[in-house]
Amino acid sequence: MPELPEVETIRRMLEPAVVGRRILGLEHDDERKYRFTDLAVGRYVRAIRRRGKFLLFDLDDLEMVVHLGMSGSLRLDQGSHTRVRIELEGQTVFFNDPRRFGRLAVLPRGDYAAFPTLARMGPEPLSRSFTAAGFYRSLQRSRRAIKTALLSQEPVAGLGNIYTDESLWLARINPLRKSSSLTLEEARRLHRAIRKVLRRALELGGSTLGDGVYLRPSGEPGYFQIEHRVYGRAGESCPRCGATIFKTVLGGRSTHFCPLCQPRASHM
DNA sequence: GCGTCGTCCTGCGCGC
DNA sequence: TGCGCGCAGGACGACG
Repeated sequence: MPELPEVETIRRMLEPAVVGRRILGLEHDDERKYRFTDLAVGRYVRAIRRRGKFLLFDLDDLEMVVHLGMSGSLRLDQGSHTRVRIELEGQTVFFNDPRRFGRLAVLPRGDYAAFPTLARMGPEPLSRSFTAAGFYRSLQRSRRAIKTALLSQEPVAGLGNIYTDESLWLARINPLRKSSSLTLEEARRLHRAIRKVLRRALELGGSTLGDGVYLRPSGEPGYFQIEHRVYGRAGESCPRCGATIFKTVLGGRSTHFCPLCQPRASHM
């Protein structure tokens, strides 16, 4: 499932191939999921940005917003399960999405009413605007479980199920703890952990799971899954303390943690 | 206003 | 071997 490192890897590949080219046509197979696509035709791609897990194509006064869902990718070769085909001058971009959770819409720039998560999104985790103090204040405002709060994209952008589990493990914080119960020291630890995990994942080109759905634009898999410490490792030993990694369901998401070094009690 | 839960969708793995 | 079921999950909208 593409999270920040996977989406950023795709953005970096697309940028030199697409920026400066004019869109000649845009075909797709579902009006409900891919909206106002005709508006993009004839416009130039001025830049490709990323906010959290969203890709934003600048088309002068318009913006093409793409969310890859859990199985989507943008590629320069066709691959399988193509849902949208973007024809540019001298280049074609394929939006492949086996499970059809992805979305694409062409909108006036900055008008994110159709994407409330994007409108409310917190700071980019690898930018200077993501500070430990601001993160702590944001966590204080919510009584949800810390994992649920992180998945909302409000305290910080770009985390999905894999990197929340990995970051919480690294920071030794139980995913079921109430967001507002974290101390300033714990928020600092989590802030550091999120940045460390995402930087490393980005270096390795993201995570490619057994389903092989996500591949780097080069066709290679990412390699961060080799360094997953808890995600997908229920029943195995915690690499830090040796206790058995536990799996539960939180907010409908599989959630992996070490019950010994990520205890419910906050005194750690 | 906040939090929770159901829905969308399809490929894959497992059990019989 | 082949079938059918259950699981995976990000974001949105409905509901309490």
